[in-house]
Amino acid sequence: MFGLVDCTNFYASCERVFRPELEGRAVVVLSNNDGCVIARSQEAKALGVRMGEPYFQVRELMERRGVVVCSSNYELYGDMSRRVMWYLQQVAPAVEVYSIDEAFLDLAGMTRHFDLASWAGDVRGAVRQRTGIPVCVGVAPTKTLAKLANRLAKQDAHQGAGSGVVVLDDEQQRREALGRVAVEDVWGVGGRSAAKLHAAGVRTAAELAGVGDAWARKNLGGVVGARLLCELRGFSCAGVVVEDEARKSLACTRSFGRPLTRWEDVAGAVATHAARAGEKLRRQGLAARLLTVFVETNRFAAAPPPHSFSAQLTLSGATDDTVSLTRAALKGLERAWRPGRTYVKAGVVLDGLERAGAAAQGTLFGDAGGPGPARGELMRALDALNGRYGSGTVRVAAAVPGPGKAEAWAMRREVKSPAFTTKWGELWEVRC
DNA sequence: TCTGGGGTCCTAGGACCC
DNA sequence: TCTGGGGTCCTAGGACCC
Repeated sequence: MFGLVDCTNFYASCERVFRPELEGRAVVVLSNNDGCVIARSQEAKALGVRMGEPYFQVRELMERRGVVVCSSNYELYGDMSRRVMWYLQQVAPAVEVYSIDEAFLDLAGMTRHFDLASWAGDVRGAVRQRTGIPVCVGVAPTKTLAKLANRLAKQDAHQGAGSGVVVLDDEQQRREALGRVAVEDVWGVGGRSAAKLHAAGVRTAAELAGVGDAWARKNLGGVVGARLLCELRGFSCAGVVVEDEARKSLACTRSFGRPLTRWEDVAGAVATHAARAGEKLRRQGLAARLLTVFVETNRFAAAPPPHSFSAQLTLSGATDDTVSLTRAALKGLERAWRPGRTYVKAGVVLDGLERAGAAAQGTLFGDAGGPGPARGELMRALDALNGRYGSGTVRVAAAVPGPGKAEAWAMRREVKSPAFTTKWGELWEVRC
């Protein structure tokens, strides 16, 4: 059996933990650059604020209705997520941290020793008590069905019914559950597939489970569709993946605070992303063999259509060195760069990840041009300084704007809450 | 004026290799 | 007249997830 624990309205709930006056009020959290709505409290959902909606389109409505608006504060959400996941790891045999607010639990063998419904209820209560974050739990024989059970648990909770836990452990429960879920709400069915399914007259998860295998293979992405059907029918096709060793790629990408046309500005952003990517690698003990740089023009503009340009480079051996990564990134940018365009976004993506230092396969001519051991020391010093005095305190020169200039690429964040749990200067204050 | 960021998996064509 | 089979690397894009 699999469990799926999902935090309710996670970012909005995080904001509430340290600002209890927000309890009962409509709260939304915005994406970077205060661009889109990416999280909503139940009250905000009830007002009709949609997920992913551009902020500038709903700003007025929200001001009128007294909605509390927060810029995203990933430092806070990341730390709250770690607390939730840590607790789950204490109580479940194996945990897959599926996203910042969700985890799959491997409950194999537990059926014999526990009543899963009451066990899941206890977990739910404990997470709430220890972290302040509300969660729902779905339990079922496959991951896809556990997701579906979780959705039902949430649905019931919103209607003031149920315990926040749904367990599907026999055939009849499975059938009933499938009948209650619309096909577009099944995990793995996106907009495109939903349209095809509707056109074919398939409305519910139950009907989807009954379509022919050949049809699914043809219309739902080949083997992906076939697996989806299996899982809905109760045959597990995917296990719990415990740790991050399986990570295949890592990216740092950002929209600019405003559109950019000058090479120096975009290069500054790319160098900044490369440095952040290096930090992420070192924190996770990884090194990369491939680096991709991309830049994008405004995809919402009427013309011209092509909006993304990229270049991929093979690094000389796997590296986690910021200087090497930055050099490669700027070389990639030279290749991807089309002059005369207006860019709104840039990113650095690292692939071919391996454990740093493991095997350390060099090139034919050795790593004469590559960084030596002293550079490892330099990176450790860099990380230590930035950890202590704030990120960006020490940077490669390419990531620093010219003297007296501001970072042209800096993002907008007008209404950010404090880093309540990770910065001494921003801790909660208690007045007596 | 203003439209996120970080992932996974799959497909496909061209260049090049043996 | 007739033109193999099996790879890698690169670029690009589609579809899905949170």
